[in-house]
Amino acid sequence: MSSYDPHAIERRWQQVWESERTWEVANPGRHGFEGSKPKSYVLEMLPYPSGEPHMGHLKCYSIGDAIAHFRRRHGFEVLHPMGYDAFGLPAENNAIKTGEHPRAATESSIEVFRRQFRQWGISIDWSREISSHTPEYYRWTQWIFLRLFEKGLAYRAEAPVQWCPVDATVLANEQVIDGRCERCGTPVESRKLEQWFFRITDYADRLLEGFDMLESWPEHVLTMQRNWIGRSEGAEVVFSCEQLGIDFPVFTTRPDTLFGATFFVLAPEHPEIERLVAAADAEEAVRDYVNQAMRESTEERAAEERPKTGVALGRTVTNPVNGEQIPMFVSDYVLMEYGTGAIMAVPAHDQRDYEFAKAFDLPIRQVVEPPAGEVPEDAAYVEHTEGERLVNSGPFTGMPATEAIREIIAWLEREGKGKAAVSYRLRDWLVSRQRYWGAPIPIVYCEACGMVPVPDDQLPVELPEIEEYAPKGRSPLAGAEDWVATECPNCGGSARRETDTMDTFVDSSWYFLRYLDPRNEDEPWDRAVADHWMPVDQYIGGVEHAILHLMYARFFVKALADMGLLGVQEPFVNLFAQGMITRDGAKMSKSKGNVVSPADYFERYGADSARTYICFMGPPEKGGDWSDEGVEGVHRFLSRLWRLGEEVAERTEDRPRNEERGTRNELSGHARTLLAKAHWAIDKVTRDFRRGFQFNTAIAAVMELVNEIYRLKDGLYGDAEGGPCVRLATATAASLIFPFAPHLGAEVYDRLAGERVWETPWPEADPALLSSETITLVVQVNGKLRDRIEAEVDAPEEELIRLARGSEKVQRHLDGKEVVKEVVVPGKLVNLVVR
RNA sequence: GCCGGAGUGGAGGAACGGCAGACUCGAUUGAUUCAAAAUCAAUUGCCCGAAAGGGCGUGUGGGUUCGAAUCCCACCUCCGGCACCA
Repeated sequence: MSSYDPHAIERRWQQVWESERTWEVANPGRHGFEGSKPKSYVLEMLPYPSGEPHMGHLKCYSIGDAIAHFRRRHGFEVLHPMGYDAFGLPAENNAIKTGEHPRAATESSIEVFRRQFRQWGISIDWSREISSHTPEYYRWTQWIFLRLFEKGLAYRAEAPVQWCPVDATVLANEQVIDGRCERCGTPVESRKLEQWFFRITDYADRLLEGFDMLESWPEHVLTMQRNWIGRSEGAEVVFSCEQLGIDFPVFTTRPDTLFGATFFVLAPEHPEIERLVAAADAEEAVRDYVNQAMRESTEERAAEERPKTGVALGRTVTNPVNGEQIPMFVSDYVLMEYGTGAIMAVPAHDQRDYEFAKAFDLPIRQVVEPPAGEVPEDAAYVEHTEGERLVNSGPFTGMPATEAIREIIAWLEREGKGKAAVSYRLRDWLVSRQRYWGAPIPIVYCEACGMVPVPDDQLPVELPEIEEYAPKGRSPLAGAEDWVATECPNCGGSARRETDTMDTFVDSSWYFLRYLDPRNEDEPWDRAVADHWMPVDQYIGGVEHAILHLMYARFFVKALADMGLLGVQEPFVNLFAQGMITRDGAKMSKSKGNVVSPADYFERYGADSARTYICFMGPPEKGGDWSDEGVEGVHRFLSRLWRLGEEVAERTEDRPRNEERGTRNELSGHARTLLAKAHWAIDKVTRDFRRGFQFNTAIAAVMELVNEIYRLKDGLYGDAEGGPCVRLATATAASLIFPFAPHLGAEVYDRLAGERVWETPWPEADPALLSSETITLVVQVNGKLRDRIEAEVDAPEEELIRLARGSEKVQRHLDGKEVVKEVVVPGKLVNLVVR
């Protein structure tokens, strides 16, 4: 007997799909798509092409493909495209090391990805393939940049930025992990530079409100985004330094503690420090302190358990609520990036202020009293609970704290000394990079006209060819003199190009829109086409993008919608975040030497086995440890199904015909048992898909079905009604495994049913076969299982109790005791409570 | 510190108020084979027992319930995110 040959089978079906362009879908109103089917946009996060695909890619695309197949067979027109996020640092660092052009390295990697995706049999509409490094694509990235620029959402500003000394580039806040560069691990430094920003903070509230428009996002992703945005409500209160005539607004979430402010602290970067200490006694000491703070790395400054340091400025400000003069300090525990870079310090009710007050021997004045009157020793009282009342707070003394917050804000507003305010942790998105391998920022600087956007009809601003990729504190593009020197689009005078490129997150913030209309040369997408396909119905990707990519893409979509370019407010209504694949319990990495690549397994077992295994390992949203034995087990199962298909094709004559489907209920014995199992599996797999893609249990159900067929088949082959049942059950197993193992599913289904499984509707479970005439009645005594009894499905309660009491095993436990209660769960269980 | 998530056999996991351990791996045994691989069949939570059967079992302690892995409270451990954010 021949054996399961995945390579031959997979090649064969891949050729069919390739030559018939099975997975391509047309846009409405163009080439004959009538729009009769509802649409479904199934999208996996696009890969960053570096080297070859890894297990995380396999998992992501296996999950997405299963969903795409499931939806197609439910009558949806499924858009399932693929592309490459091709700009970025790894290709450029490789270029610096080897001299190989980043384009060459990237494109050869894309070739590997493309080939493997085909070998995996992922059902992709290849006619829509895109890559972010092509001028055809980044032309529109630049075009969107210009639209944001026009709306004031892209701006240039000098700002303290996080600088990676090794990569010699600026990093976004999001790319700094524990004070270190996300890519190379070097401690990040603070520098002041002119940089480009996107004004994402304008959208902070809408990014929060947008959560309500989503259907299904993992709770932890929403929480992470919410925390990242970090919205705090409170008040802005103005403290004045009358001596010098400077106003210092501060942000506080606790205006109820204003009477407890006993000193005032500025961040070392605060722009007014110079003026405050000029020619004063403290000048030297303050300058030393500020310089040292600036030199220290972000990591050092944020170190835990760091004692509070600072220097008195020798100046005071006035507390607006009580007119007190309170001393000013500079300290590095105040951050310039949050709030106003200045704080009112309330040591009695803020732990940091408390520590500072202790270190500098400053007064600590309690102004809020807990309901029980207990205040912690050696710490600030920071609770914020019901029943708190104000003390030592002038006219507000005795007022409940929650009410005091409102009243004090109202008072401040009346007096013109403050107002209700909201502050965010979120900062504007720093998008410029002093690197080569990215989309050039389409701006020129003209001596006469200043900053001038490149006109749309001159896009794309193509990336020039250069010799030296290594950044030296400025963009490598600055070395391309011929390219930098240009003409001002405005006045025709001499001008110089912006030499920074865009963060790659910009490229990936809109790619899902370009898939919709990838060959459009007049605009990034046709609005009507976008209206048809958007939003993405199901997005799939790793949790590592839970904050950055998803938030940036949401911001883009909202901004584009505001410009009238899109009709949706949220790009991804459903998100599935897959867990990470590990090996021997650890993240796979070259340095650990525990990397296994999908390609190794296709050699040995074929794509179907690897894909099915990765979906079977455990719930897909959780991580999983890759096990060679595990793949083998799944491979055994698929082989078993294939052999079954061969045997059934030979030993049964008929294809399951439609008329047989009407006769199921007259079936009896094993034939009915088998068919019932098939319908149980249909029901189970379908429910598991709907219940958050519980693929592990769905695949287990198909395994159970196959096991049942093996158990019963030999007794049914000779039988006039049994044979077709075996055939039908086996074809059903093939049909149900198809979303995970598409080649094998197609092969076995074709062999048994003579049809293309992807063209047949998803099977429906027959309710008549899901229920049976008898049930297994579980009998408990005092909640403990004592017996199982076969009973009629519709037996009345009294009958069930009679059966339960009649059981010999049950009797033994009732002996000499009194039954005080009988609990009956119809169709399931009887519990006898005895004493 | 704050915010999430999770603790179940030798392993991955299933069940998510009603039969704990589906399915898979691993292990053991048998059939087949000259032999091995592959395949097929059987056993496999722990303890007592020859068996029938019984007892104990879902991180720990308590609670709710006729009944709890599942719900509630407290605690322990692990994983992830954020963290001097005023």
